[in-house]
Amino acid sequence: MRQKVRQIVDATLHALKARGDIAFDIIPPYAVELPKNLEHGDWACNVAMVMSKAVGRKPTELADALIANLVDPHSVVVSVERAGPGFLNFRLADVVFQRVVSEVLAAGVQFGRRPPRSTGRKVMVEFVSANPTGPVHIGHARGAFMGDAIARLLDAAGHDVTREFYINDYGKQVETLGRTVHKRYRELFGEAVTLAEGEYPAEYVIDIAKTWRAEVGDTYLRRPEAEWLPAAIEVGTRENLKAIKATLAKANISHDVFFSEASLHASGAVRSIVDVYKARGVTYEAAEGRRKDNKEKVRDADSKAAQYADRQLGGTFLMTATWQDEKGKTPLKDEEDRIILRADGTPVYLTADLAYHKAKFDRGFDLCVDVFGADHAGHVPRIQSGMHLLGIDPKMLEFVLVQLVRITRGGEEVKVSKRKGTLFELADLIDEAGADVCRFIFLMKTRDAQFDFDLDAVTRQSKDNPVFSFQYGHARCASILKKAVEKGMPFVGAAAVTDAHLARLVLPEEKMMLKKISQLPDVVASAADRLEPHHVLYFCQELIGDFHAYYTQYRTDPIIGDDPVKTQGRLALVAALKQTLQCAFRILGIEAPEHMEAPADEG
RNA sequence: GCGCCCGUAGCUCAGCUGGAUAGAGCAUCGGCCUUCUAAGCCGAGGGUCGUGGGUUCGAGUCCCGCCGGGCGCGCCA
Repeated sequence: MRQKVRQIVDATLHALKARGDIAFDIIPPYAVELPKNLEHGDWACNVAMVMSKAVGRKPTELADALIANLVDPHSVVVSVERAGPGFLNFRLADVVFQRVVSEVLAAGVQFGRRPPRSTGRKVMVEFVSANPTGPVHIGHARGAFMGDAIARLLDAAGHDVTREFYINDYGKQVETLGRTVHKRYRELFGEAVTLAEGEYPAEYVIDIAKTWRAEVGDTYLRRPEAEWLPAAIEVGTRENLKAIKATLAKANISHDVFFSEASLHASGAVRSIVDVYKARGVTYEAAEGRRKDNKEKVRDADSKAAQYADRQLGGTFLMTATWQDEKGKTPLKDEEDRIILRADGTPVYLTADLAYHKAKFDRGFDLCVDVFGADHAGHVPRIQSGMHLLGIDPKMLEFVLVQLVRITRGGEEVKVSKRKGTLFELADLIDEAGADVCRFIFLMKTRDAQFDFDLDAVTRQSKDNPVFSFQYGHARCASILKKAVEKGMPFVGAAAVTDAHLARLVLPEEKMMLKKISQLPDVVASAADRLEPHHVLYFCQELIGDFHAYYTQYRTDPIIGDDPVKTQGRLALVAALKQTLQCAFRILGIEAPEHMEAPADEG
């Protein structure tokens, strides 16, 4: 529907240009939007204001010229008025609204989506990427749901999407896991053990040790560390990954690829990227990294940097901050060059991550989206710089940083600490609140907003739980269609709906819903573009609110009424709405229930 | 100290990349079930969009300064 208005505006502009009334090269982007105020018509357009400077005419004059010369061969427009500072307020013919029903029903589950893989763009979304040293906990939840929804959204927008999980199965942390597993393993054979600082005290490690014992018996009790450690790491990461995958499945989250960091070391990719950088002349050997602004490091004495200063022995640095382009400018955003090889020649985490991102682009992705928690924000400019230094267009790499979430229960913050073993697992949260509720709460917010996740409100299963009335909108559609069958007036179906049926959709509430329904493709496209799933959620919320109001207001003139033609028209609207919600829910990853039972009244 | 993010109704948050009278949910108060599920609807109250400047036809939205909160600033991953 919006497109029809656009076509008319574009055609009119070109007609005015052809007549020599105005001159322009290209039509700048302008908005065709739903006005909040019904008096402002069905659709409002700001093109006259946007273009007024370019064509050297006052907005109001340009608006008048457009109105006077409107190109509308199919009589889509009933009226158009100039209002305010130069808005064009369009009213469209009822039939344009009614046609939305047919369009939705014809599109079916594809409504709102572009054809699969139709954009020709290969996109990767990397998300969760929780360390395989423990289960997925509540701190991962937001990024997990966000990443999954972004992947669904990009898929709906017609891109070829790969969902990936990067496994940090290399380095000190998994080594610590291996040592903890081995200690717990020895403990199972009666040995008294004490965990060292930094080792993982939580129970799941004991479970892993039990699994290990069941598999290998006492094999690794008296072997040298060089033998038991790799085996302990293997079983530890494997079992943790198994648990991680089980939790994600519970959350309706899936990945296509689990990519191992260790494999990058094994294949030599980590070594080779250092050579690539050296060949490009963007590295140097030094005792410490150069800083962009030449200022001294000013940090708190108890900062980690100061704390670990004695371990910083120099090595090979990558010019993530101080690299200069041909013009002598330093366009990279990092504030300090980063080490990629320690003094002893071993690579650091960043080196592997750079190799990983290079590998992504080598695999042919046009866009890589990384979903990180805000606590990894410092990592972003290094990877960006590193890719820039490989000659990769920075636009091909996007970071979605989700802010941290404060979990509260009984008004108090729930502290989570892997070190202390006080984990709050995502699996437990889902058991307690339900996958859809969790997902909904996390997706309701923009990624930049910090927020408090109130466990009491969510687990109470009461009406302050937003997802229920939301899903009830879909269930109500389903229920009405079912009721129509029971009453002997079943919906004739998408193929049999006639213009005569749809012509009975003339109520302002019906037209409003149809207007909004017609917007789903736009909402999806724009949300995908911005990597912001919450727009789809708020779209649903508005539509559902309209529907509940419509339903209640016309209880005395019900959808299933005495007039069979009108009934069919309204059932078609309900079917189209149900289809719209189903499509939108799928993009969000929320279930669209056919039926919901009202809870028993309390008190 | 430096960098990034946030500050909008009592609470939790939207606000479609600068548009018309700033919205939703929850909470509070008052109404609506012999009808297609009341997990719903209608109505009311509730705002100096943290603050002070600037940019322009027009600012919650863009720029600068301040105030308040969060996160980060490791040769851990």
